[in-house]
Amino acid sequence: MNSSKESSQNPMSIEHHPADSDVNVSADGFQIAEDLGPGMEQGQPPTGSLARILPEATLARLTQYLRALNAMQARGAERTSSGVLAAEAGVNPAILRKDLSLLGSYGTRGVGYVVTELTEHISKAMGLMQHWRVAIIGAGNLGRALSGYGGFRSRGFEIVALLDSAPEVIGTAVGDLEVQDIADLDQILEATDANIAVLSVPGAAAQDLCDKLVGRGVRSILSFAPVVLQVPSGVNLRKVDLATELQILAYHAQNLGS
Amino acid sequence: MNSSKESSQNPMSIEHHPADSDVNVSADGFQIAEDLGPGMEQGQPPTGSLARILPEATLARLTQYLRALNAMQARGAERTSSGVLAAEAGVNPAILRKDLSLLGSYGTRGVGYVVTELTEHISKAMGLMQHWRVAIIGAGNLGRALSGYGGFRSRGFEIVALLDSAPEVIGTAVGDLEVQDIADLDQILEATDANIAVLSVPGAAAQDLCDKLVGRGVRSILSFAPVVLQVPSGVNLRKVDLATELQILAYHAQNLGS
DNA sequence: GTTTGTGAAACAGTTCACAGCC
DNA sequence: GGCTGTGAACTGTTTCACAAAC
Repeated sequence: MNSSKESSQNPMSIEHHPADSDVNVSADGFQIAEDLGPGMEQGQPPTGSLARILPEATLARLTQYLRALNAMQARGAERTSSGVLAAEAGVNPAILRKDLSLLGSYGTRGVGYVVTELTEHISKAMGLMQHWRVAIIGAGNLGRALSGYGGFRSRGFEIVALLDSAPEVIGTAVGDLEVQDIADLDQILEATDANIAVLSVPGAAAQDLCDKLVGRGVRSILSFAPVVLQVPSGVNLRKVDLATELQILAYHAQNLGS
Repeated sequence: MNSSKESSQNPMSIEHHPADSDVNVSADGFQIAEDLGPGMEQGQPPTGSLARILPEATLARLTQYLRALNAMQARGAERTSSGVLAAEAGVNPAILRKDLSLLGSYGTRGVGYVVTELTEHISKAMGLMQHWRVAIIGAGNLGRALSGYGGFRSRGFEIVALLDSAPEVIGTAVGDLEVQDIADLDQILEATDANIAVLSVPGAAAQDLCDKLVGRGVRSILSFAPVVLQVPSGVNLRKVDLATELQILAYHAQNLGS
């Protein structure tokens, strides 16, 4: 049991890539450009700075813990335990403790965790204490929806620009942003100092724009384009593909559901 | 590599209430309702029917292979090899061969794979040869965008209904669909015989709607609501949460990027 | 008594490397 | 010679179970 109460966020929508040609298949999956570089050794010296390397699986769960903690805070809970938090996040208590122990020892044996403290430690570990400036490339349905997505703003992610190449879209207002010309990418990135880019453009245009972004110094990109993008070492790329999700669901439906 | 993930809310912000904007929220990450049920044994008898159990990670990659194969077919390639296909899909050739070998032996040593054949085998294994009827619950920005997403239609997924509860939205046209009243869920599900539901509603309404859907026999649900949903055994649930993706990106940006 | 933090065990997924076949 | 299919090694992840701390 548990409930979920939580606040809601804003709407957003998905876009559709007219794409050029294809039929499209899609896929998703996710992947981090894990290239530390061809020649770099991958063992991180223990000395690192403060940043500890967190397993990918742990990162995904940490975001869930944050959400659950938020819900708890919203309903006034001050403390929680691995059992309660795990149930709310839908995971096993042991893995939750192991995940948290990777961040440090912030719990009290026999008692549990203080909600606010834990929230802060996780946020800090995940880099959410800083302000991220996001540029959305592509003002199609998805781009527009994302730009109005409250969940981003309320979380340290500020949408600083919304770009497109279509003349009929440039200059139009979307929420409190005005769609700007992608031809001015350079100046816009410089003026806004965006450090994350969201690519919501047709697959055919994605690689080219991705290259431009990387060339302008953007090192973190979240792509919705249904294509595999090549990025050089040191650039973080994540992909989200809706069609993939439906396909995987179809597989399970075929096998276990009916 | 996946388990479940999902997103959280903002660490530092307090929550506000859902405004009126209807539907949706988002976030991504994904998860399979791995609940085979508290009391069910999870080991699938090897006898299964035709369906072989494919690892979750393999499923995610298969969708990528399908996409790459599609692109190849579009440009006229008749044959391919694990090396080429893997490069195009962005994976290691060995894992690609291992993935494909789980479906059967459809390649020819010294030669490679026939594009059309491989496409068909993968599609069949993933359940994409049948026609899926999808009902979208929540006609907010996300719901509307999804209903127009060409990638679904072109792949065996037909959107058969778009529902909402807001009076001002019911009856309006979205593409070639008309938004219907969620109060008529029963009749609509029966009339359309939808076998997959997409939940693009606010988090607060998600669990309730999810229960209703399950009660009406829907066994496969793709949720965009930023909450952990509880579903009974035998129901497939996948979650997509955008905020999660940005948060994970922020972590990597903080550590390796800049 | 309760709950954390964590080694050790179990499990899962990926890469290597090569035998077998074309 | 080239490429698939796959056992074996490896790497990563989850679960178990319990000692330490309150």
